Amino acid sequence: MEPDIAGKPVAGKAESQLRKGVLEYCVLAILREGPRYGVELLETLGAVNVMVTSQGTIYPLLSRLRRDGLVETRWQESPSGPPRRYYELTPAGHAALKEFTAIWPHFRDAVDHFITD
Amino acid sequence: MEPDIAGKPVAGKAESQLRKGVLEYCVLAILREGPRYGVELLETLGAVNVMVTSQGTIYPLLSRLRRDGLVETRWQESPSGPPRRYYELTPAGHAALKEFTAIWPHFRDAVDHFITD
DNA sequence: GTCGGGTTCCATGCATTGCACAGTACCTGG
DNA sequence: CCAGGTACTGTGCAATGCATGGAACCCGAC
Repeated sequence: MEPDIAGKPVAGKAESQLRKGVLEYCVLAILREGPRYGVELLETLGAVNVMVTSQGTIYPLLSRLRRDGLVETRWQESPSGPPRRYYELTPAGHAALKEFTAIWPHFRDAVDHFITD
Repeated sequence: MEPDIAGKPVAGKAESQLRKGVLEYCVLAILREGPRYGVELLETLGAVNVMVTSQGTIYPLLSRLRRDGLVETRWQESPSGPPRRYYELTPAGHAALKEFTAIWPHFRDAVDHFITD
């Protein structure tokens, strides 16, 4: 019903495509600092404008991470509302994040090189 | 048959996903400097390691750009081999590239912010 | 002449992924 | 008891990188 965490139109085609393959690692990076649950991740991501996304994106993504063994979860009661599923990095998750942080600078510089010529 | 422009395995999953939504604009950026044909674009992209790709990627991509009116093409004879289709930016192509170069820095900084915390 | 190889182009099909949409379940306040 | 907010889940679609296969053209070797 209500569109999104902030009612924002989530921007255009380019931004949407840019998020592909990066959102996953941003989530892993956030989890590096400790366990988080779904809506909490949405808020942390949404604090940076270009990363605003929706539940329809984050929950399937988290399911994939769990299926691939990059995170594991545990349920915990909430002080107000339904229980929360907390996500936590596995060793495989740490490894995947490390691999990404290694190639990201190369990728970033490559794009800069092409568009700022 | 022969694997690719450099015989490289084209790298892992993360790199492949990173290219999504960026390759298109890198091509537009290259075309900003003048008309190019398919194989020439492959070579220019391949000069930067993380952007190595294949004909199976570049030609469908160029077809989409043409379908969407971001580039237009003209045939020109080759000194050796079949004729070449040269791709050139349209005003719409210039506009799309401009839009991308405007949001890219925000996106880049956002990713840096998350992974280098 | 013709045969093989290099160059250049094109189209089809698949896996991944962001996203819209719809649904379920729990809690609190009136 | 019910309305609204919180939190989680699943299905289906569109966009995109990529593998695969194929067609057309030119040139040099024989």
